[in-house]
Amino acid sequence: MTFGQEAIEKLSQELVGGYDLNARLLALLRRGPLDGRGQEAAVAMSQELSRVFMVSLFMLRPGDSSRMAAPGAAITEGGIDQRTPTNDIPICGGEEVAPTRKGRGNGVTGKEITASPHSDGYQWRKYGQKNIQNRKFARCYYKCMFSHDRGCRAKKTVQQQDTSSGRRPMFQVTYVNEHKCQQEAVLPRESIGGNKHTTSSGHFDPQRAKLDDDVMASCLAMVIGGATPAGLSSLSSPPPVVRASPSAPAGGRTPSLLGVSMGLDETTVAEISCRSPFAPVKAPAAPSSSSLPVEAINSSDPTPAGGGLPGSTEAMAMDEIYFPCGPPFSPFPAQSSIHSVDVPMAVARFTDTDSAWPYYS
DNA sequence: TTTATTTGACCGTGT
DNA sequence: GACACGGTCAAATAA
Repeated sequence: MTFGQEAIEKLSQELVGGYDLNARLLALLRRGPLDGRGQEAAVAMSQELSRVFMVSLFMLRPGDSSRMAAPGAAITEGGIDQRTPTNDIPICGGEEVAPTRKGRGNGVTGKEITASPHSDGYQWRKYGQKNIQNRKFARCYYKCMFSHDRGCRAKKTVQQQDTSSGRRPMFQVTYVNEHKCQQEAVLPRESIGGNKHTTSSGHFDPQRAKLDDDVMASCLAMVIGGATPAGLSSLSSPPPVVRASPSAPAGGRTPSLLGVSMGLDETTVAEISCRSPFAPVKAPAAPSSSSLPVEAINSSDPTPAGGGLPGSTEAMAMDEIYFPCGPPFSPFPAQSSIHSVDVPMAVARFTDTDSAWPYYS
């Protein structure tokens, strides 16, 4: 993928626009409690912000360079022109779910037909795959990521229905046992309203918003030109470091949230890494290394090469980053009542260690 | 070295 | 009791 000057300028325009939009949204939120019109405006801004991210991320995708020339053309109302999930996830499943022969069906808490079986807001670990009789595809078995740590017994099976003559195969997901791991507690459902600067009770948190604002400014500056944005000196966390070449953080497979949720090819995903306490963030492949301030990451060096602040061991205030994504990749169940905003969010959840990457289903 | 996925083997249940 | 089949385990493998 080659990035011409024109393409970079377009991307910069998008990102600058997004940054400006975020500043306006922040100002709006800082005024205090929002009335009806204020909420509408905030939601509209958030949606526009999501669109900006969507366009920017899409422009960074490799392949058709024409996207850079006309990124908007590739963006559909629901988000990025959706690839079939088959490009994003290991496909498994069958034509339809046959009634279980054995009496293990007890504990079934729900079933749903979905095009995005891996996006239900929970983290799952695959523990088995089985060819089912008279089924074209195998059935996949998942258990809650916290089945061991928290004794959560939640499981699910995913089976592709053989109505996949179309472009989007559908999957039947069967859930067994309720979650007891409190995953829902860490999922920022309030963020679906487009405002992640709020507490779990829905109140605006200025401190959190400030940090997010700074981080966004930092990321933007790094991507666009390496300049340190004004006010960044007060940033309590170091600026991000952009790696040009795709690589996974030390320690095994690195699940790619974007790869799963936005259809980004794993091999084309570069890594935007924030130094401790920020865990690495998967992001679309960066433009050529010559056009970006590429930093070598040296975990033993507490000072970022780009002049950032030493990594803090304090618990991070911002523990999530939200990526807009189209409905097929929404991590939230369709029946949820949280659809106050049209643009669903994929959520990358951070931990305070670089190595502990959550697998995001 | 760590961690998630794959996959063959094993187990439990229904017929 | 034998068999078939779905569900689960765990070693091997991959990243």
